[in-house]
Amino acid sequence: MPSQSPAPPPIESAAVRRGRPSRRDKIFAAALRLFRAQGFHATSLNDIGAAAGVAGTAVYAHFPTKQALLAEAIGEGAQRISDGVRHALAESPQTPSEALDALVEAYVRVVLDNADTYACYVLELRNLGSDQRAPFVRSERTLRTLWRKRLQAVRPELSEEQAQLMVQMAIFALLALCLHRHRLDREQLEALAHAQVMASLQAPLTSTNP
Amino acid sequence: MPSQSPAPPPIESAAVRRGRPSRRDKIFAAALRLFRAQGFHATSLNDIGAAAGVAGTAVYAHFPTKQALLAEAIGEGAQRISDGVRHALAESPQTPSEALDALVEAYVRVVLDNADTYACYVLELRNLGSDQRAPFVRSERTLRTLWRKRLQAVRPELSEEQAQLMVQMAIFALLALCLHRHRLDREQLEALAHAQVMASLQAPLTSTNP
DNA sequence: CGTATTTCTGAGTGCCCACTAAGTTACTGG
DNA sequence: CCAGTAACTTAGTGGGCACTCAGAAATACG
Repeated sequence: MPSQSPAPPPIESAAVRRGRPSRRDKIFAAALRLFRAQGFHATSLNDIGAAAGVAGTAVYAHFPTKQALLAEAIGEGAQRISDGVRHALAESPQTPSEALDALVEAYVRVVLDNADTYACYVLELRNLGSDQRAPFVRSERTLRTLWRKRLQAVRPELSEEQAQLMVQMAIFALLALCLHRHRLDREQLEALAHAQVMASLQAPLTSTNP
Repeated sequence: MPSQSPAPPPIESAAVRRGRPSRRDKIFAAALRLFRAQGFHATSLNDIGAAAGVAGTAVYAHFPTKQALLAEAIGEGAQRISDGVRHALAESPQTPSEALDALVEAYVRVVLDNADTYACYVLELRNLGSDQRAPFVRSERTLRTLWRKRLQAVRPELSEEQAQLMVQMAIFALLALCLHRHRLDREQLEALAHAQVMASLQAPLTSTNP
């Protein structure tokens, strides 16, 4: 095990020659698709290479390790979600309810635009070493806290634990869109997901609440 | 009790001696917990043995292969869900809305009672060979169809695809309860999950519907 | 107490994997 | 057209894995 933690970006820049859509992208896309479909450990480098039209070892011309592939995939997912949400935050809405709605709308759009990436981000994070995992875990917690704050602004009666759990359930509901095949067009999908998440977050807690 | 269709029970009966809570149960429980926490491929037989207090190879005195361990875990999950749902179906309710409510209530209770088992049932199914996977996939589809029928009985305006997707989202929302830690007591948990799932299934589809 | 059976152990065995090394092809710039 | 370099290939290498085997404990039973 090489364990190069404090090393500079190892290859990276050399592969991005003249802005051509290099084979690196093809390998990355193939890996992402396979990680989502089979899981990280069930996907070998030969699988990835074959799906990208090269030998398995050709991957090492672009990525130092298999984990680095996953790390980059997850990093891209985290980045896109962060960007999408930040964009939704920029246009400050009037009411708390509108703020929550804008957040959900942005989130749904990002998730649907990056289904494979998002599925890896949620399900395969545990396959990174704890050192590589840490920043993503932190950003994920930040994001969940943001959801929770906006939810509690709309519904002050919710305890922190209740709100937290409702957010997690909503986020996992969106995961279903990334894993299974469906025959709805994008417009319907977006509307349905948005409506269902909003409804779930507005669910009345009729029974025992302290 | 497991559902190996053409093969005779391989070991099984020898281990269940005099009704003692054998070490087999300890191994099975350890495996289930580790599969849920780390995933199937990231869990070695030595991990399982160590967690059960024996050497890794001792597992083979009770289970023929590692996959058989997973298959039994998934089979048990499928069985419990099936039982719970069938029980909810037995007491035929009056209105479609009550029928859906009873289904959700039963499902939530089973999921919370078998968190590890359910998480494996949903997430690790793909790690079985396609021959072993088939019956579970079929029973899962049957179950989802049941959900969908009851949902469509309450909301006839939904297309089959829409209802199917809403059910999948609801099922995945419940998965969140199995994977993350939470500090709510069982009563609150059950109420919150039930309320949120019901609300999500009743979400109005305001925008574009054909 | 002795024997048969079951359970467990520790030392293998072979396979598959991530990863390396060395040589070959493809491409670039001068 | 010819370096020089990046990309790719084939052939390894070491390690970890599921799984086997022979025998040692442990247990059941007469």
